[in-house]
Amino acid sequence: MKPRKDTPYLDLFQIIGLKLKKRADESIKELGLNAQQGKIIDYIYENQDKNIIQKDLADRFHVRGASITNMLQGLEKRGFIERKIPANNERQKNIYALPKAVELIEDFHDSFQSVEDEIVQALTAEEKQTLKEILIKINDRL
Amino acid sequence: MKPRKDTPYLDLFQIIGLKLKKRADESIKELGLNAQQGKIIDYIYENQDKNIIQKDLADRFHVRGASITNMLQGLEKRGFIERKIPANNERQKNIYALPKAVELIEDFHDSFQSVEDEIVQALTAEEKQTLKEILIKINDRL
DNA sequence: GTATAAATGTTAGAGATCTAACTGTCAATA
DNA sequence: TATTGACAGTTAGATCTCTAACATTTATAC
Repeated sequence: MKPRKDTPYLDLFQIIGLKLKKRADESIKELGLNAQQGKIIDYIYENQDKNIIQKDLADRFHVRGASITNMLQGLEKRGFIERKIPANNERQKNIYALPKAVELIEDFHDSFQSVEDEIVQALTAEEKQTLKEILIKINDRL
Repeated sequence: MKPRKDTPYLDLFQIIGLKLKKRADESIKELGLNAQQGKIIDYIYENQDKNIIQKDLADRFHVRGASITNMLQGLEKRGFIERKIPANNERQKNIYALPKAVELIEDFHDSFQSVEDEIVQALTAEEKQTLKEILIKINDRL
């Protein structure tokens, strides 16, 4: 058998990422949103006093500006958020969570927390700590 | 400041997964394919003596059967693979890599290997080993 | 042996993300 | 201050994945 080139880390990250996305989507589905929408609404709610603009969301969630435009237009049409052009810069739009979204924040947290627990449930305290350090190191250098 | 519920593992896995997907897509783009297509062609090439069917691909890559249908139709139209209905079961289709795909296998390996190296480059041998064990444990239980 | 259920794959339509081209606004500079 | 370039966001069109409904073939049960 010839020495096969192998990419276990790439494969594991991709598969785990897919599984987590499906779990998170599933656990939030009953609220009529997907996991990405929930994460974004949560982030908007937590940061709306900081005059966040769409570009901040694109950076935080590692998606393109066009995707944020599309996503926020949907959330705005459905009454979860509003966008206001600030007085000092007409290029930008500040994002705010509306009551319909704020109502759901606690449910989002519960859903995401349950997925988070699934990830680490089989790990010892030491393994959890080590994993977090390594993931942060990888993320920082990627 | 109230105690915020936090999901560092979920967030890190999602962000790292996204970054890796983009790196892999980028490193394979010049071949006219995306990372997922490269991974699938590689898997087909390595396993075509085992009579793999579309369902096997759906299971291995954690996507729906409909997505595999769509993906393989594209690869077949472009001459990378062929699908043959086996004599013993007319429901199924066996998948084979064509020369146009086989030519690219080594390039795929190089591309994926370079992303793989990026993931672990900042880790010690011990950290790499620990990480792999933990990822496998998480993946098995997810 | 026939009826029913399971397995495999396809199609149609929806949703999310991307790239590339574009508009409008602000900043830098010559 | 007029021009040029950078910045923020939008649009159009492409690609990928999904769900749901469907067709066909094979397996199971009565």
